Amino acid sequence: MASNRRIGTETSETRALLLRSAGELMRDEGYAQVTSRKLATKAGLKPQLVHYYFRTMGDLFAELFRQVTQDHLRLLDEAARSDDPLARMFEISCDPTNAALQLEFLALANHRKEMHALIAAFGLELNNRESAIIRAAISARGLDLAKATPEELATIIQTSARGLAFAGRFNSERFSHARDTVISWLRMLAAAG
Amino acid sequence: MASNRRIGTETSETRALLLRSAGELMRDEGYAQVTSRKLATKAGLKPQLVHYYFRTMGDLFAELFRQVTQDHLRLLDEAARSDDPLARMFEISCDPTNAALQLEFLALANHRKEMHALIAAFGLELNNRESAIIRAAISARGLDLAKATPEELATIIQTSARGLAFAGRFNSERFSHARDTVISWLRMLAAAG
Amino acid sequence: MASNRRIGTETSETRALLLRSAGELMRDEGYAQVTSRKLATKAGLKPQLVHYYFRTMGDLFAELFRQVTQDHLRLLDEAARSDDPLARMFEISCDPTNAALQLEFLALANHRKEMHALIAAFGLELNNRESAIIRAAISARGLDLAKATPEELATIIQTSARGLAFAGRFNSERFSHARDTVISWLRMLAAAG
Amino acid sequence: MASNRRIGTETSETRALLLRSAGELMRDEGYAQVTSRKLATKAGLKPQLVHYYFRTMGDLFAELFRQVTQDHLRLLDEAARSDDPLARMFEISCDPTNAALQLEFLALANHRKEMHALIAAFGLELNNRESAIIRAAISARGLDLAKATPEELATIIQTSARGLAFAGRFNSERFSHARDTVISWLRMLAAAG
DNA sequence: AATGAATGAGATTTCATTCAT
DNA sequence: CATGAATGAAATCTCATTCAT
Repeated sequence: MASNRRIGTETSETRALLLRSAGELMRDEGYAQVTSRKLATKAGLKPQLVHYYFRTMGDLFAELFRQVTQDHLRLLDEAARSDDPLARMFEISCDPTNAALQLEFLALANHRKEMHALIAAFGLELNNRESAIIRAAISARGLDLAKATPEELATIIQTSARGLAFAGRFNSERFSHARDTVISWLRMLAAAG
Repeated sequence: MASNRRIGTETSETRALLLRSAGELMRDEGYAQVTSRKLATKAGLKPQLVHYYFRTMGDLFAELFRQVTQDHLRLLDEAARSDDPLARMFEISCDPTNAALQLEFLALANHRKEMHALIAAFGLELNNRESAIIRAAISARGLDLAKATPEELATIIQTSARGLAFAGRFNSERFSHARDTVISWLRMLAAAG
Repeated sequence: MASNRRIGTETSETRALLLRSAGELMRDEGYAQVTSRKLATKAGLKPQLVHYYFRTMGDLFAELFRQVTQDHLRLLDEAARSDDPLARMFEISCDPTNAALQLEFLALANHRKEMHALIAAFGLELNNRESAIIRAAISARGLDLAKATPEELATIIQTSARGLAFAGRFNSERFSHARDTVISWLRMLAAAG
Repeated sequence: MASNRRIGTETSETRALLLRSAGELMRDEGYAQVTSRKLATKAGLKPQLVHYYFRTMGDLFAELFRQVTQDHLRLLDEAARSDDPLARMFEISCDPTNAALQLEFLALANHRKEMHALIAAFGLELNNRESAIIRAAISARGLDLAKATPEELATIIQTSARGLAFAGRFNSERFSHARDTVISWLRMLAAAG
């Protein structure tokens, strides 16, 4: 009996298993495949257990997001204390496991408006911590681009642009500053030619 | 003659309307909202008409992708002939309308494996054309990053990293080169501090 | 303009093609696969042409049945004039092509009550002609057939043959042995006459 | 545990009701009428319950086939222990209820290729058991059956019986005479032993 | 003689969720 | 804790048929 509201303990083994399986499913098959049925099958449980532990699928996604982002921030803190904070920081974001999951969350947010605030908040927090690392690590100065081929530059510019554009949907101000900066770099590059 | 594949003419007004509406729906609500029902409602048509013109939703997505990417490539050609090709090129990719749609297609590809090949092919074609523009516009040389704040750098690095990571799922070779390049820049930045 | 009712000439090439394709489709894939779409695809025509020539799918099935049964009766007449009428008659019914189609029509009749009368009429006509062949070929003996009328024998031979033919689609070896055995019996019967 | 295959218990009342109704519907209206909708209506249930218990229509048909064939084999075992095994065996196959259903399954197999193996396996098993009954009941004589093995006789009797049973749905009088004739032959065969 | 367009109907299947036990 | 049963909603797709041209 007890409360009908919050069922399932936070510390349950099964609950952890469900979250883990949901993450894998989302990464590998896309967020649209994370249904109570598919998730239960993957975890070897009954579909209703998903609702037992999370009540709605929205709750599940929110909890998974919280967990994943906290892991990311913890890794970032470790990077800040490492020998090579900048590169380590970039590597963390480059982890395809991580990136794929974050991208799925971006797409999911289009589908579930409740996720919007969560993602925006995490984006800000992430940017704040990364800025701190950059500020600590460098005093901005010249950069030798000689080693980059045009193909690599193209890739970098393209992915960065797409990322900036998409990120702009969540934090438009910071996005447009970054965007202007990159554009001014490119103008300089061309002018210096 | 008479394939049972594509029913409904390529030139139909209704067909064009469906594609236009599908694009908007995908951009605004996410790919998961592009269902025959929702699409028909938006276009003021009956759901079966979607299947009349595209038979399956997969066909619809494929056709929409083809259209969107061809528009993108056409804009890129115009940029190549403009006064400021590099910046123009970046701006095109920064167009949130465009970027959001492309990101939805990336997420969609996780859900519909048939889209994988289409996206990979477009990614290569895009990179080839952008490289040509870069090659023509600059002979790579130094770049003054002085004007970028740490916050902006963070944003740029983060979005770029995520974008690279995700793009790596489609073209892993080119991705890893670009990734290594950015990492070496960051190492230099830090070392030069 | 003319009449809206009977469209499409009886002698049309296209009409014949549709009937031929419908027969093959029904034999190979089952009556439930004979839809205007699948039929049109198979024939390399547009689905609406089916309705142009037959108005309803029921009309198409009825016409196909008429054609198939008339072919069967014609073959039976040839058998009656052959050297070995009894065995020849059994062989005709054993033809798996034929049997499969007739079985599909039996199953179809369950689905389309309009076919009932057609099938019953053909069954009687078939039995009458086969009885005539039996009556002409043997004066019952051996096997103590005294108690069986030619009509009954016809029924027994016919149903057995059709059953053997159809069963042969699943276990072809055992079927062909049984078929040969029945044929040898019928030869003996006729020879003993 | 927790397969996502079979949801709903094997022993459920509702499940049994669905199978019973599906059998009746198939017998009376043809396999093509066994849709989740029609079946649910007949059983006074919601269409989704069909999928709750059988997931796909294919699973439903497979299960129904299993049940029907096991009933048939059980009856055959009883026949083997009866006073007049041969005639009893033929009568079982002549049961129009049974025959109609088996014929529907034959037709269904054309539509659902997954059923092929099931039907072929049952055909063999049936033939083996019938051969055993024949072998036990007669040492071939009269009618010069020397050349026919019990397996062949089993095939002939079975297919003939099924054919007679099915034909009886269209011309019941002639069918019952032919049926009685075959039964009297089989009694003679056994008596002559 | 043929076809592009359209649509009402319905089949199959999947989902999230609830509820009683 | 967990699960069997059930259901409203909706997604995808197919069909037969009509109609205007």
